[in-house]
Amino acid sequence: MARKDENMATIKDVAKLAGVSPSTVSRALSGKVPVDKETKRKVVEAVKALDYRPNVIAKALKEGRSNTIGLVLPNIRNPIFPSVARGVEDVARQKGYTVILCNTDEDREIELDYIAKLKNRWVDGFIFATAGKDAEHILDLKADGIPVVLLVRNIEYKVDAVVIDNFKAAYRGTEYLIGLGHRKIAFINGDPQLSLYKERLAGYKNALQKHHISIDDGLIVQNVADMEGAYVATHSLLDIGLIPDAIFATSDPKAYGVMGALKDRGIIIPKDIALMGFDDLDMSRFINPSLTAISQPWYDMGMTAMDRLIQLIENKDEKPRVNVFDAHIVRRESTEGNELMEETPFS
Amino acid sequence: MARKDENMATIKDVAKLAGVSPSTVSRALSGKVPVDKETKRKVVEAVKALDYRPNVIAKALKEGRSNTIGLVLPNIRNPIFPSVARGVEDVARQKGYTVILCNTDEDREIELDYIAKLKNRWVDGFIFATAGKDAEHILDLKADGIPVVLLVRNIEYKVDAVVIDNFKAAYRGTEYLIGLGHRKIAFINGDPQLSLYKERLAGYKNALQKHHISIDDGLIVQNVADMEGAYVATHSLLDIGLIPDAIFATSDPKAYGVMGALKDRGIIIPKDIALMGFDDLDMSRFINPSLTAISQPWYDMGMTAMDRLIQLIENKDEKPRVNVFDAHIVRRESTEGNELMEETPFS
DNA sequence: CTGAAAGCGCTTACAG
DNA sequence: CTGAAAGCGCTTACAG
Repeated sequence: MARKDENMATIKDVAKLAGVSPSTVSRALSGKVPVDKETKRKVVEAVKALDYRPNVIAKALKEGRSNTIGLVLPNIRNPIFPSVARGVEDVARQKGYTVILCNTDEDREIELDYIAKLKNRWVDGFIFATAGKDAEHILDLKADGIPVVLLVRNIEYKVDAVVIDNFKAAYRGTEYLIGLGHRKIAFINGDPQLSLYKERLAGYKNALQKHHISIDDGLIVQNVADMEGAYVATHSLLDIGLIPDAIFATSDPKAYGVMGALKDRGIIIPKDIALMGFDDLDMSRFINPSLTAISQPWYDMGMTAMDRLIQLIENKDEKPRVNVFDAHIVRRESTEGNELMEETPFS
Repeated sequence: MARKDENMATIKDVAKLAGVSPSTVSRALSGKVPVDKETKRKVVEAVKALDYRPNVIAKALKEGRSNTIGLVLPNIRNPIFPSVARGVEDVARQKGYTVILCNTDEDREIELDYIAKLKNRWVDGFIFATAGKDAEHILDLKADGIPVVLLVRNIEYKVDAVVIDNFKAAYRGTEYLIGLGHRKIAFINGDPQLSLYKERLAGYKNALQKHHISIDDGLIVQNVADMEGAYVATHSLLDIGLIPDAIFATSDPKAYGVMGALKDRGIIIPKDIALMGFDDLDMSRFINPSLTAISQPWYDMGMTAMDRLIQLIENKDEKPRVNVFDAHIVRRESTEGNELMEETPFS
């Protein structure tokens, strides 16, 4: 109760000072109901004098909604998620929503904890960037009538989603490497249970087949989680004597891990092995060599997901819709070499 | 009201099913008051049958606290902040708190918006990683009796804080570069209004003076915000013919931007110019050349800040305390070269 | 246009 | 150990 004693004015205090009833204060402030001009003036004045701010907790309890949404992310340390979060946040703030950001570390228990808590506090809806496998809990939420939008990762059920076509993106990336003359293309994949990695792997394989290149399972490394994992995986690959002429990593951080391992061995990118990432993080253009990568419009995807969630919150009976964004290849030195460096030596 | 109709059981429903009063349900669930064993069993059973979950909004309104804290970050895209946030979150979750993450983009208006909103919803306290200048609004919060802890960035007033000694860290970093034989050391600094950058600059200057190296203001670039800014700043520096023999960037992202610019010009790190960062992000060990940097224990600092905030929430009369963590130098190729590469060429 | 009353879903003195 | 009542700070039919 401590807080209350400390100069937190309530609607009653305002009413008293303005000489009207609490109901009138509420109405004057809501703007949704006609209120006498002079009455309103007095209320506004009292609000100022007392620095009154409506208690949003009480409002939420009464109204059954909180203007707050939950954004559930699998790993806030992967820089794509902060970018996505910014898109979500910017739209949210502009529309009067607050975002509770939940980082699950890919841990199912943590995710369920957050859901239990937020569902109880009447978050008005959820955005999940953690779907892709075992998504029963998400379907349950939706069945309970809680608005849900999936972001980045999709599931094959009927839930709103904002994604890219991962099959097509990986297909094109692989085809691009083939076009550069590469034939032994290693593929550093993520958790194959996540549909997004399933799709990327399928795109990779399909491109090889299309170009009559046989698929070498030894060149496909599954279940690599991050930079660190890719570093280890690349060393393992080279240890057993598998030397690809190109490596396609399914995220930029994984590509950085690959770079670290290749550097350890004095392997030059792209002269000895070409490297391609997936994400196009900000720093990928600055590193040496700069990294070729599939680029996804993270920020826009975040904005779109939030826009969509607001639609669902305000009009629950919308039909599910999957919004597919376009990904494209950003070509840089890690696949094409750096003429610049050869042409303008430092003097 | 929609949500309420949809199978959200209330404490009344549980009471009815268990054949007791709502008060008893509340007490049985709280565990803080003795309740008959058999009564408790019936309540627990009813809770299960109805999948009852207490409405935390109602609880918060009644109790005047929400078990929620606000974590205000200046820029979620700088990877140090996700690391810090993880530390905060992990402690919070373990202690039963929820974290509302607020990203301000260094924008004062956004920050004030968040504070107004969260203060009203009775966030139990705040952690700010945005202090360092114009911190009146933070002092106001504290004056209102709301627990506040500062993180990473400090102000010179009497507020709890978790930081490193920036003067000492920059001093040591500079001294390390001097020890390698460098004399023309450029310093890429952040916003000089932030005390943290003031301190780092002072540390740099102090180290030069100590070693009888004159300070060249042309080598000090102020107000560089990020990777992009450092890229531009480095090009400018070289354009006007100032060629340092080492560059000390006050963040790793800034160091990446410097790397990008040096690469453009064919300048080799560290042969032509040595480079040192500040942060030691995960990827700094994998890039080429790997980056020497000041390392700060981000995660631990986040944990400590949250621990401290909980103390303040639960016992408001604590005296302010500033917790200073230790930073150290991680030496890598960008200052010391890569013997490994020369010794084990790819074959 | 405005006031008095009821109620959102809890918790906790107050009695027993 | 347990129930009935009051109250947290709002909003909104219900009257006027």
